[in-house]
Amino acid sequence: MTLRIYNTLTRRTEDFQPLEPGRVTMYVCGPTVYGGAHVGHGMSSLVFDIVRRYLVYRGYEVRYAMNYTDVDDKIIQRAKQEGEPPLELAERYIEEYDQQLKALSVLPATVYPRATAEIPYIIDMVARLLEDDAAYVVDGDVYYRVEKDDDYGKLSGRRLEDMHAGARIDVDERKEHPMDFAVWKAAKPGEPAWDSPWGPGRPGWHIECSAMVFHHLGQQIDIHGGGNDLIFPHHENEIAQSESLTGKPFARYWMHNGLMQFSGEKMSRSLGNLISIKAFLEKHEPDVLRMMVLNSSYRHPLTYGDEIVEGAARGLERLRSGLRPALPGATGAPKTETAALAKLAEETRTRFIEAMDDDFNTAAVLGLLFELVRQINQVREVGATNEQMQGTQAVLFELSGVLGLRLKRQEKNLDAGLVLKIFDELRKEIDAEMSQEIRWPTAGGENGNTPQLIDMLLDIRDVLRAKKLWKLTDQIRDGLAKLGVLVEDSAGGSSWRWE
RNA sequence: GGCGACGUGGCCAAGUGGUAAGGCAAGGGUCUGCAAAACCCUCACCACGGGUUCGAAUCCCGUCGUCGCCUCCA
Repeated sequence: MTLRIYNTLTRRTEDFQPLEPGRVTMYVCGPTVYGGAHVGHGMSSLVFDIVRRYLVYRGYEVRYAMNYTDVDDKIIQRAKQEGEPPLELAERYIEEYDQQLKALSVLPATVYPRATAEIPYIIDMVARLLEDDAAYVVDGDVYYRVEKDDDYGKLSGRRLEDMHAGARIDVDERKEHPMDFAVWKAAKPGEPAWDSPWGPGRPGWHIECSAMVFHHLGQQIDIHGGGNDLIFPHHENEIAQSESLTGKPFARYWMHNGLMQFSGEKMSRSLGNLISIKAFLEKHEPDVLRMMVLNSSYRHPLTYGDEIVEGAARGLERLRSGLRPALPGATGAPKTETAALAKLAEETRTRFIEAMDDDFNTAAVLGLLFELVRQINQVREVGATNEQMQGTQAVLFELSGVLGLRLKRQEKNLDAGLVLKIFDELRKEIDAEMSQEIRWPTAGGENGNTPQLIDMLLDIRDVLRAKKLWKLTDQIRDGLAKLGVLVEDSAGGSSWRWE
């Protein structure tokens, strides 16, 4: 079986074959850091995180670079407004994005190059483009000459003539062709600038990516990714300038994710219709966004909305239900049931790989995992023990992990004092006689251990339940619910989990 | 105007020639003091109109609609 990837360059799904067997080089365009990131950026990072994780799962050694564009017009403009040095502003947002990626459990890239750290390489490339006559200098700017490139437009499927006709922007008369793009921009007074043979300036947007790829990954890479809004002109231009220099195909597989839609159009900072990652994470746990991404296909647009977020959150909860322990008092499920379960687990692993190999069909994969969850829960219902379920649960956990889902609920740091308050309230309501039957927390004993205190509270609750003292029973459950602890009763006893 | 993607049940969505996975929501049931969870059951003539085929959500043509790119953008 081979992994198959849809390649924007050929518009076909192709067998994946890296340049070097067993090793993959992968470059993804990261954000321009002139402001906070929104969930669309998160989506893109998640898509390629999933790709990367799966490649690793399939045994590849992956060298992964994600860049930060830390100098450009928007950063300069924003910095001026805020009265902050542009590079400091960029640095601030890079740190913020790093944090957010970590929160979203995006694995760290092998390298995080940034434009400003690549200036010597960029200058060298511009110089070589000029030598080759592939670029020309005008007033300190350097432009790439698109007409010199006979296959310009091959990625986006455009012809220069067509674009000429539809050019919407004012044409810069100094350029030989309207589509010529800057590889070096002369600095205006007060702008960040680096010395170059053409005068002080900074890199054009596209050249930095080529330089970073060459420098960190090599002249040819296996996978180049980004949002599909980057196909033209950004990636087209990267190809043009890179291949002019090397004469070799720049990237073998071009992968583009669909864009996040919000309020009927794409979410973007320039349109201002965005949900920031920060705002999202204040309301939802990180894996909810990952679930949204997994439930759709990465190449298609993903619409952001309350109902969809809610659905993703519930789905995540459902996956977790498969990992729950045996019911209290479980005595074992019939062999036929557990044998069928073990068989399904193995089939699921096989089908998981088939689906992921098919251009990362994560939505189909989720379907497989939900099916597995249902079967696990089924055997649990008929009394399976932890031993009987653990093999299958391990498969569920493993495959979810390949998708980057953690499933294990995060332990909360709940102040033990808040739990002790519930004990205090109970004491007031329970008479001396009954109090004898109850084990109360002792000072210096369990006091600091919140989970242990909750367990004790449930023990007390069991005593109360046996006596059918529902008011007190519910008081405990409600009290814990307010602290984010969910109590669930079943025939064999009660259990609790973090909400 | 040019290039491209898409239109599957209330919502998300898989499926690209053999009579529709899965999740959420909804309704019914089991369990249960109540609640929650879990389990079981129910819920689609695949935008529309033609065509090809023994057979189409899946291929072809047309219509309508939505979105992206052509300007900075994940």
